[in-house]
Amino acid sequence: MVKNDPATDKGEQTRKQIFESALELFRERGFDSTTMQGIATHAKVVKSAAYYYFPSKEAIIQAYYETVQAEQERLCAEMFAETKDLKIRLATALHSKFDLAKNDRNLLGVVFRYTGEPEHPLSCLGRGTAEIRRRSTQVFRDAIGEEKLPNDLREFLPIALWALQMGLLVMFLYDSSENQRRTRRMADGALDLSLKLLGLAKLAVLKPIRIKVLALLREADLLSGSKNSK
Amino acid sequence: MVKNDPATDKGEQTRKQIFESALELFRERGFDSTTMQGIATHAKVVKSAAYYYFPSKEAIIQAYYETVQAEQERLCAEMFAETKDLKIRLATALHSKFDLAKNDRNLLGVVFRYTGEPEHPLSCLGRGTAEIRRRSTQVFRDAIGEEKLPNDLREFLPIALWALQMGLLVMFLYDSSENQRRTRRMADGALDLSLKLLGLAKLAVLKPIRIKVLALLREADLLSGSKNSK
DNA sequence: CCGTTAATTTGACCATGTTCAAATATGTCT
DNA sequence: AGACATATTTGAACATGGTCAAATTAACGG
Repeated sequence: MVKNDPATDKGEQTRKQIFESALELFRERGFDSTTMQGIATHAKVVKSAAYYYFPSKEAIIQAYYETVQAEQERLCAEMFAETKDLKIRLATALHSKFDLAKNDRNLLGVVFRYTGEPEHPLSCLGRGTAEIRRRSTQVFRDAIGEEKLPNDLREFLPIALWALQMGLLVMFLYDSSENQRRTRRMADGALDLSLKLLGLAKLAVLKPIRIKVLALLREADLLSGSKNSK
Repeated sequence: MVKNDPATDKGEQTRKQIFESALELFRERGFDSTTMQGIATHAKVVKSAAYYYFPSKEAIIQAYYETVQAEQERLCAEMFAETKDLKIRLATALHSKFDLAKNDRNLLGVVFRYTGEPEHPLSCLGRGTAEIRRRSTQVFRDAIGEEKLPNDLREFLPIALWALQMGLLVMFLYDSSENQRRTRRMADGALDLSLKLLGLAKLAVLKPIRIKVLALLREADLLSGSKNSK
């Protein structure tokens, strides 16, 4: 059995020691060059204790990603209370994750390791990560809030924004410009463009396209409410 | 030293044995449950011989992906000689890779393992895979051929189509519908839409957006010709 | 055919992620 | 307190990806 959530105080303590030792070493030497033995030693436990709390080395990164997610939720909730301006809210949602992770770009890459392996419990698109994905889209749903929107777009937008964020996150990892300026600008530009398009969405020429896009995504099971979803 | 291209006949033979044994076992038991020892034994060589020809287990998958790429180039060249119809040519380019890999979806996922790790030699977006990426976009460039197009779009399209294909490839891996019908339809739909948009691209209202998109991508270094590329 | 060089093959070895059954500590109920 | 259950800790082992220096084999110029 594995303890994501230890039952006792001492257990929680141990888990925290291991988690923090791991992060410290990952940051210092990188993910691959850090050994479980090293982590355990640094946390003053024995190697197999680490496996009592984390099913694998990658799972520690996953746990880290969840702390980032939680922080983002906190930050965004705070900011969303301050302004009703959609653009600002969306920009906050997009940028906050980058802000939180900007010093851990090497760690974050591991989150994508099993992207191409649907059955892997840590696949960032798989079953095992559905919950954190839900939380991630929820942030965008919250950002959109009560904004006046047709129903189909209200459903579509958070998922599209989540996808945008995932894409930008990859770009972020590869971005060698100082402070990831390029990714930041791309985020702003993409947002700007999306909002412009949203404004144009009711345009006559574009209406059939919008219908088509949504139908396509629905059939592809990328939006809920499809006949295929199960 | 590692031999991607053995110097002697016998070497080539050995490499082939190892490669084919590996594929056979991967297909039979999956990537992770297949051991290098098993591959070597099946190929009637010793384990370290496998490492003489392939730097890592994942590198065998990379080699497999290259054979798929080569096949796609052959197939497409053939089809491109048959018709000048842009839509058919692009559909061929998109679908051919799926056709070639449809029985190896579990293998193909490994190609994405280092997506989030820019420095890894097998990162599908990194330096080490630049050449195969170039070949992959070249197929789309060839598909577009002599089609009348503004210069900026001519530069942009192949890259966008390559990105579309990568995205669809991931979807393909997750697609549980029989024969990956959903991904196929998505490909057709996306293509249809892209061509419609291409037709609309000259529309007055959309012109500034098109300019903006291209400028954004150029700044992000996703298109060549940027001041940032080096 | 001989010697030299380069290509290939070999087996022994290592590092490390992961497993597991047993031991110990901790909490809980009576 | 004592007994029982549950949570945690432990150390010993394993499986496997990967390395390496040495041995063997092929290629080639003279």
